[in-house]
Amino acid sequence: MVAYTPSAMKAELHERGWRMTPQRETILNTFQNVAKGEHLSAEELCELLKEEGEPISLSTIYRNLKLMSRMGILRELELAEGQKRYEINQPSPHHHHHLICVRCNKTIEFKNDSVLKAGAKMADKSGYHLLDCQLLIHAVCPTCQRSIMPV
Amino acid sequence: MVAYTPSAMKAELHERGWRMTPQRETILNTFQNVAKGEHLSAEELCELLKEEGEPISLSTIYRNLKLMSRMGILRELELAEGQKRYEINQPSPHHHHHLICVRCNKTIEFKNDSVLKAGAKMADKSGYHLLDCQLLIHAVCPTCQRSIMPV
DNA sequence: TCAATAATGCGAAAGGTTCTCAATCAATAT
DNA sequence: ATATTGATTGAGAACCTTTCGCATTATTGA
Repeated sequence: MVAYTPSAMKAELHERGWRMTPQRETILNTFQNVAKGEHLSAEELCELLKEEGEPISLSTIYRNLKLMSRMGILRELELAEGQKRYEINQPSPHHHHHLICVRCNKTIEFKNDSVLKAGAKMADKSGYHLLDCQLLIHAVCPTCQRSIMPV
Repeated sequence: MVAYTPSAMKAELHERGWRMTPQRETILNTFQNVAKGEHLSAEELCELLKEEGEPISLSTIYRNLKLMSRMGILRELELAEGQKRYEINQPSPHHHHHLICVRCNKTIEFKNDSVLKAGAKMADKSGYHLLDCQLLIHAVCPTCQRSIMPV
């Protein structure tokens, strides 16, 4: 889990016979410049890039979100229902986890280095190459506990 | 996170003005009897129940998987791509986490009480009512590290 | 036993994601 | 610098899991 530069990404792509493209660099830069704690869906990223005058097709966005997640550059999050969201995968001091209300989707981010270390240790012990480690807590927030709502 | 009996589930449903049904009891029993570490998708559960001569419609299965997850009876897992899987939500000694290879989806289950405690503490501190706490590790397994494969 | 209304089952619809394929472009060899 | 190879892109169709609408059925409380 390292912070990627375009050239580091390029080098790693080349190791596998793949190519760096302007679209990939744009996506990388966008995630690095987006406000901390903001997660984008494929659709939202597509809209954002269109607004900024560097449109990329939705197909390409989907392909590269998956590629970059599997390279460990992005984290794939399943926070709200129905769509995946992505954020840059930052190293330890900025690494965080998510506490999510299953009713209203209110999400709290929190840090916990010992959890990260436990995950890294587990991956290492099993010979796995770590890409991402996230503690996912599903819960009911104080507001939703008080309201009588469907489920 | 407690182990539910049909009558405990019924009591909790009644608290909110809802009802126990034969379908809900069947689903609860099925998850409690399925081999440990086995996660079922909605489709698989539907097939399994059909084979066992107690068919339940797919709509009802979807509705109740969501309901039971939000009650904390089931855990909703996003292990492989494309579909959610469910398992019974067991208390501490049996509670476990998942280490997943992003390429071949090979999954290792492991226990870590301190991670569970850290999650429970975080939920409590924020006033959230804990339903599920899962450490999700995305990684590349030893076999896939050696193979030159797409992503 | 009856009334109220939650839950089911069926099929249709939705919505996110993947696929297909021709055109384009990055990287390498010439 | 140019040509060549094949990875990547873009557009839209297709796919597939999940949700929705609604008539019917069944649970609960009186």
